Amino acid sequence: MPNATIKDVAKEAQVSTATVSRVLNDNYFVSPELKQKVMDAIEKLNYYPNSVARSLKNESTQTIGLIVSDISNSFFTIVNRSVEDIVKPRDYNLIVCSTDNQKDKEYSYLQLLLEKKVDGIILNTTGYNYDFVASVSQHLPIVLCGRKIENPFFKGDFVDSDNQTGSYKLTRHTIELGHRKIGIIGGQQSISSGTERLEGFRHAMATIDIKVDASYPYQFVGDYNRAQSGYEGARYLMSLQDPPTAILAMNNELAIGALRYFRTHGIEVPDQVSFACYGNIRNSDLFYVQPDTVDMDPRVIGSKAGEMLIERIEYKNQLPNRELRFTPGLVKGNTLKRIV
Amino acid sequence: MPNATIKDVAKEAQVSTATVSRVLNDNYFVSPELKQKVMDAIEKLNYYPNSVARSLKNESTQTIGLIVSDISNSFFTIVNRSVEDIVKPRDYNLIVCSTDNQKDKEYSYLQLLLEKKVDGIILNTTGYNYDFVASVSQHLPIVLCGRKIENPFFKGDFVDSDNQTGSYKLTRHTIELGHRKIGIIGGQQSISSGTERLEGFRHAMATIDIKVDASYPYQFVGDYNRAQSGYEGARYLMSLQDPPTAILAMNNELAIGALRYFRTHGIEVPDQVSFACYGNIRNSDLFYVQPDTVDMDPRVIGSKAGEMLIERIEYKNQLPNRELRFTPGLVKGNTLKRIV
DNA sequence: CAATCTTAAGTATACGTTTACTTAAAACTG
DNA sequence: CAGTTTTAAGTAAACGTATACTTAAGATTG
Repeated sequence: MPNATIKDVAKEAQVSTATVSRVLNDNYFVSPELKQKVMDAIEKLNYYPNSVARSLKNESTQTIGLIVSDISNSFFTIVNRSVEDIVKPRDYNLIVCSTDNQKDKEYSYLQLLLEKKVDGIILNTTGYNYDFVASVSQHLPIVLCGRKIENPFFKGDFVDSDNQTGSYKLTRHTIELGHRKIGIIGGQQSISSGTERLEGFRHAMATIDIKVDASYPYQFVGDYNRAQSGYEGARYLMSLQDPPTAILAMNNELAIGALRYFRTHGIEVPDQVSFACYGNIRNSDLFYVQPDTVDMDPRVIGSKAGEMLIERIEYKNQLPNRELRFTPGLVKGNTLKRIV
Repeated sequence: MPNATIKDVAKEAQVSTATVSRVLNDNYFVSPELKQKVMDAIEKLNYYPNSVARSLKNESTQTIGLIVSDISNSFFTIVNRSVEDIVKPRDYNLIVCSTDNQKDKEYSYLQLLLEKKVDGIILNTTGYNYDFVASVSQHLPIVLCGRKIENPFFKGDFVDSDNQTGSYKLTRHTIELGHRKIGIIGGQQSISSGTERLEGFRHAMATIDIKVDASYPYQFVGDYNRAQSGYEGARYLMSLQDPPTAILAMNNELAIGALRYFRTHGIEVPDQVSFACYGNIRNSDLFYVQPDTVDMDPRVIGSKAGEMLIERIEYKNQLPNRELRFTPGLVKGNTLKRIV
C-alpha cells in the first residue's frame, strides 16, 4: 500500500481535503468534532504529509545548502554540525556538498541547489564562480563563509575570522621572539582568506623592513585542502640553502602536513625550526608538540552563518550586505621559540 | 522576475509543454527544428527545471538521507564524504543529520526524511527505534551502518567492520604480550558494535579463563560519541586499587578521551599502562604516542554503504537482506608493551 | 421577521512537471 | 488512390498540497 494522501484522509474522515489541510496546519478554525475525526483518520491511515507537494505549493523547501571545499576537513565538519544545530530547531535541513575547490563542482552544486529550490545557501566558495554566485545571490539568500566574493553585485552576508589581523598578530609575535627569516606556507590566492592572511603577514614583515613580494625567498603557496601540500611546503622551505628559523602555516590542513614533514624527517620543533599556524587543529592537545595558533572557532562561525542565513531567508533577502569578522587571538603552544 | 517555467519556454518556442519536457528529458523523438527552438527559448529565458515539481511527478527526489550519531565525529565525517563521492555521479544528494544518539532526534529525523520523500537512508542508528526503523524499512531502502537492528522484520542491508573478530584479535594480542589485567572502555550496549566488541573481548579473555561479566572489575561503559566519556573511563580504571596493566578503548572517540586523561595526568603510556583502541584515529601519526589500533577504514565503509543503497534503490527495495563485514587487521603502534 | 452579516466547511484551482492519450498529417500498401 | 499504418506533436490529467473563492446555515439587526 502506497502512502495515504490528504484525499484518503478526507474520505476516511468524511470531510473535504481543505479541512484536513486546515487541521494539519492549524491555521484556520475547525470545529472540535471535525478536528477529532480528522485526527482519527490520520492515525488510522498512518498518514504523514508529503513535503515535496507541500514545497511545490508553498515555494519553500525548508532546506539549506551547505557548500564547502571539503566536508571532511575538520574545520568544516564542525561548521556543518554548528549550522545543523542552529537550523534544525527552525525546521530547516541541510544538503551538504564538497567542491574540492574545483570550479566545475561548485558550479554544478550551485545549479543543483537552485533546481532543488533550497531556501538558502551557506557557501565556502572556490572563488572561481564569482559572477555566477553574484547572479544567484540576487534571488537566493547566501551567506559566504570564510571566502569573500569579488563581484560588487553580490548580495548577501559574509562571515569569517579577521584574517589580516590574525595573521598580522601571529607574524608580529613571531618577530618579537627574534625571528627574521620567517617562512610562510600560504593558501590559494584565489581565495580571500588566502590573500588576506598573506596581507597580514606582509604588513607585519614590513614593520621590520622586510618586503614580501615575488622575490621573497621563504614563501610557498599551498592548497588549503590538502595536508600533503603543507608537507611539500615544509620540505621546500627546510631544503633551502639558508632555511627559515620559523614557519607559519596559514591553515589547519597545511599545518598538519608541515608537522608531518617535521616529524617524519626528524626536524626538531621548535629547536630546529619554530612553527605556528592559523586556525585550531582538532585534538592537537594530543600531538607530539602543541602548535601555537591563531584561534578560530568553527563553532562560532558556523552558528553565526546559520543565524544570518535564516534571518536573510525570513526577510526574503531584503537586507543590506553584512560582514561579520571575528577578531582572533593567539593561543600559546610550545612550537614557537625565542631566538637570540 | 521569478523563474521561468516550462510553460514560459513553451510559449516562447511556440510549442507545447510536452515538447519542451521531451527535449529536456531527451526521451522521445523531437524534430531538430523544434528542438532548436526549445533550446533557444531555454537559453533566452535562462530556464532551469524545478526539481520539486519533477520529484512530485516522478516520485523520486534523488536525495539520500544520512543519519549518524554525530557528523563531527571524524569517522562519520569520512563516511559522509565517501558516500557523497559515490552517490554524486549518480545524481544523488545527501541530507545529513546528527542524532547525538538520542532516540527522539533519530525518530524525528526519520520522520522528516520520510516526509521529504528521500529515496533511501544510510543509518547509523541509535538502536532505540528498532520497531520504527523496521517499519520504515518495508517501504524505503535502508542501509544500516555500524549498528545493527534487533527487529527481525527489518528489511535492508548492513555494513560494518567485523567487530567481534577485531576486538578478539586485539584482546588476544594484548594477552599474548603478557597482560592479564586488561581494562576495557566500551560503548553503549544498546548498539550492536558495542555488544559485539565486548563479546570479542569476552571470548578472548575466556581463552585465559577470565570471565567477563558484571563482576569483572576492569570494565567501564562509556559513550561512543563523547571523548569525555573515554576520559572518565581512563580515570576510573586507573584509580582502582589494583589498576589494569592495559586498557582497550572500543572506539576512536573513547580513545581520544583516554589518551587525554593519560597525558594530562602524567600517566606514561605504555610504561605505566599499555593502551590500544578499536578504529583509526585521524592524524594520530602526529600524536605524542601512536596507539595500536584495530584498523577500520571509514572510506571503505562509506563507499560500500553508498553503493549498496543505490543498488537497493534501483531494485526498488526488492533485494534480500545483505550483510557486509570487513575483517579488520591490527595496526602496530607504540602503546602496547610486553610485560613480564 | 426580512435583511444583513458572520462563519464553518466545501469546491476547485494552482504550484511545475511528466506522460497517457489523442490527433492530424505523412508514409506506406495492395 | 482509398485504406491502413506510422509518427510527430499537442491536449489534458495527474502527482499531493494549500488556499482563494464560494456556499449554506446560523447569528444579528432594526
